[in-house]
Amino acid sequence: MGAVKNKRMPRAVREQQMLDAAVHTFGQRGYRAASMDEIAELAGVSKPLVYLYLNSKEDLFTACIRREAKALTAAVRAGVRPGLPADRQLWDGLTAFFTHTAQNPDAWSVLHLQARTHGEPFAAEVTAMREEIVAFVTQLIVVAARAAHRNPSLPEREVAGLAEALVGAAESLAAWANTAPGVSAKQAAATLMNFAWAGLGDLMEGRPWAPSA
Amino acid sequence: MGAVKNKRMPRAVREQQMLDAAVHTFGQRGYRAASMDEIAELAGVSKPLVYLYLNSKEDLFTACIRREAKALTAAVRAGVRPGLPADRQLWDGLTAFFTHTAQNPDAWSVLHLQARTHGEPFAAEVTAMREEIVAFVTQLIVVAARAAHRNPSLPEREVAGLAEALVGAAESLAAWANTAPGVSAKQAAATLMNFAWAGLGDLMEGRPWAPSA
Amino acid sequence: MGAVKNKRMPRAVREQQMLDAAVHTFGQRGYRAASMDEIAELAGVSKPLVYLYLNSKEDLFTACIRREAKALTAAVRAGVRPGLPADRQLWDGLTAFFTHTAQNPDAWSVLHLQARTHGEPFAAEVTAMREEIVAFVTQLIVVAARAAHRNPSLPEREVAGLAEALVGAAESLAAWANTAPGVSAKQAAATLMNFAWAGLGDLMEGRPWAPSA
Amino acid sequence: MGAVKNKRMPRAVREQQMLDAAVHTFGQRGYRAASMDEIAELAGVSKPLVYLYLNSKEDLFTACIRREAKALTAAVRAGVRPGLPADRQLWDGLTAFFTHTAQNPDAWSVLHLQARTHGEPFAAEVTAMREEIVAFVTQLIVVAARAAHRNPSLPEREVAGLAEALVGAAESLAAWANTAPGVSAKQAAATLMNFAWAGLGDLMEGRPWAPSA
DNA sequence: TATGAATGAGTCTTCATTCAT
DNA sequence: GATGAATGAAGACTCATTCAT
Repeated sequence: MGAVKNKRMPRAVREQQMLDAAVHTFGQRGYRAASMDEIAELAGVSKPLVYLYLNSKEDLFTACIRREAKALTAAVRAGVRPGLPADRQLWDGLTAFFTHTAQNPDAWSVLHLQARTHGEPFAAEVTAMREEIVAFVTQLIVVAARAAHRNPSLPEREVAGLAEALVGAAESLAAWANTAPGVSAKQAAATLMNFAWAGLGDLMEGRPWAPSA
Repeated sequence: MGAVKNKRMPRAVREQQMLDAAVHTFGQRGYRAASMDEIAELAGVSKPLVYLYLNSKEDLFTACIRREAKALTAAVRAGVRPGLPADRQLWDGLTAFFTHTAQNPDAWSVLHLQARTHGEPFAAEVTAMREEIVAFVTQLIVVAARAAHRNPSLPEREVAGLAEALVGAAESLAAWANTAPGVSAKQAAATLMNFAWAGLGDLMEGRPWAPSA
Repeated sequence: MGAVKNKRMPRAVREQQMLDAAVHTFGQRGYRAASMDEIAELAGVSKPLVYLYLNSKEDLFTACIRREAKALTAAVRAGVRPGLPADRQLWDGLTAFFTHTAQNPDAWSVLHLQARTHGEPFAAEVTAMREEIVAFVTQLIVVAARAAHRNPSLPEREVAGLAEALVGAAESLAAWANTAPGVSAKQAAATLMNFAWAGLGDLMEGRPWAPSA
Repeated sequence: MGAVKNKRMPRAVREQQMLDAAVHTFGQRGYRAASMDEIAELAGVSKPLVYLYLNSKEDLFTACIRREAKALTAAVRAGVRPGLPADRQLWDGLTAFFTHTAQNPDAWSVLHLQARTHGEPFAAEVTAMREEIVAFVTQLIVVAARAAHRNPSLPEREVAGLAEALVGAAESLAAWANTAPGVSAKQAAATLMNFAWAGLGDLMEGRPWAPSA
């Protein structure tokens, strides 16, 4: 933070500095409470330069959301090996997800809280990202269901709901893992896999889910 | 909206009108973006009266959160019969929860989104309510686990994580049920019970959870 | 203060309670910063009653000034015996003045500070009172000068200036006596008589003024 | 007034223009009654600029007090030659004082009336300045008393009271000199020297004080 | 005699945004 | 590539004052 005032840097670099500052400020204060003054100062530049590069507060916020949404989905994708069994893919994806959100709390605040709190230009950006993830999870469930042979046709809406629930639980656990002291990404992922894959019923019968590899 | 200007009402009534207007406006716009002018107009009173009765924007927001938190927990409590088996209690509670949030979308927005987005006076109010709910769910899980005999000692942190995941999934599904057209409270509750109680693994084996009564 | 809410009192009494509260509030806060709300509450009545009896904030303030000006001049007049020598009259007047201001600090604040700080309806009220006092002192000086024979004709403007200086010094010492701990009215009066009657020159020669009786 | 709108001036210059406008407005209306709008307009700038440079109404008022206190003490100091006899120093100081206050009536109103009328951030500023002046006068009296040999030990509190009375008389005469038509600074100073140094007693005996050079 | 209910108008303050260099 | 100077517009909050009872 408080970046040293390096004069005359190439535009691309300056822009990233500004986005860093903006993500931090938006994440901490929220969209409305964050002031362009504060962002400019944190980025170590003058306000007119922020406007020259990023155009407006709205555009700046949108740019933050896009960059961080891309970063998050990239992190999750990078954690998953497509060939492996569905539950393993899910486990890997969740681990990557919890790791990334723990390491980028401001970014996660922007995506999960701030962007959804303010009307339409922004919510849509996040919705797009979320849909991508839900689609990924949905497909995992479908594949797994087919592999299990027995119940080939979980109705589509049902699957959509399940994926939604799983993602929602993950989002919620991200906040929990960041707050409760000493909860690691792996622990959060394990908790969720137990919950989602085995189900409370199985758990209580003494049949938890366990990573296959 | 634009309530008819009934002059000279007793204070208690006016206050509820103001809270109605405030919940609506905060729910739609967010805390910062909502203006006291707008709230006063929607309530059909002048701004000074809002300040006279509710003191400040912060206090007004807090009053909204408190009222709606109380209403939500009351609705859930009213839906649950303590004597019944744990899964039935959970099902009833979820149904009440999805019904209430669907009928009070602005209130739910205030509690779930707006209050958490802004710093400490507010977040704490919601956290209190949420902890009450998580405690309720936690205890249901513990009771159910004991009843199942087989796994008498799910570790405490594990249970906490599971309850957290369940509540998080419910919160997330509330938004989904309100957005996706034609998803009823019962459907949302059923989806979640399947997910949480049976688990994806069982579901795919063709063993869904079903309400016991 | 915090007067017990005695309902249904005769108008004259209520008015005095209101003026008491107003003098206190105006004296502490100043004209603009004092609010009618605070005054009404301190007086133990509702605001409309204050307006019914005293009309407006301006009128209320004016009424305060008038009452307290009258009280102060009355106190000074009551302290002076017309037959006595001029310096004795002055000494008695000053003692009465310092005593009264010490016992009514809010009233003195209203007269000396608050009333003069705000434009014309008010300043004039105080000016009138002040002129009365200055005239009294002027006449004392003229009488004393005549009695001394030697300098029968102090020019008129000179005398006006001297009276002005004496009164100004007294006003200033009133604040000092109220602030500096343990300075009594008599001490303040003695200091001023020395200063004014004997003069620094005489004092330094070892010739202080002393009360003649 | 209504300064020509010179756009784009360096900050230091603009700040002085703002302080000029503020001293005028505060001096005329008082702290509370002066509006930032009026000050900004008189300064020929927009309100946000005033806030950008001077921070808040409180800070602006404090800045006025400080600037004018400094200017007044500087003017008095500049009028006095340390080597000369005490009465001559006093005479020179008073002349400088009356001259300065006559030429800067708004500044004098701010220092003498407005600042003292409003609570603690402000009164302290003036008190500091006043104490400096009282200390200067006190020391003059002490020096003169020593030089006169005869009464080497005027008690300390006595001297403090005398200095207080002298300064109070001067402050009071400043208003008188500004109000009564045709009273010059020299005349005011002469009146006060007669009053203070010779004393009414001597005056009436035909022994006025006269400047020694 | 006395008040609970209500408001028009104004004040301080902040913020996103631009111009001129 | 970069900034010091400047503002229109809006928002939270307060206050003197009145109406209906």
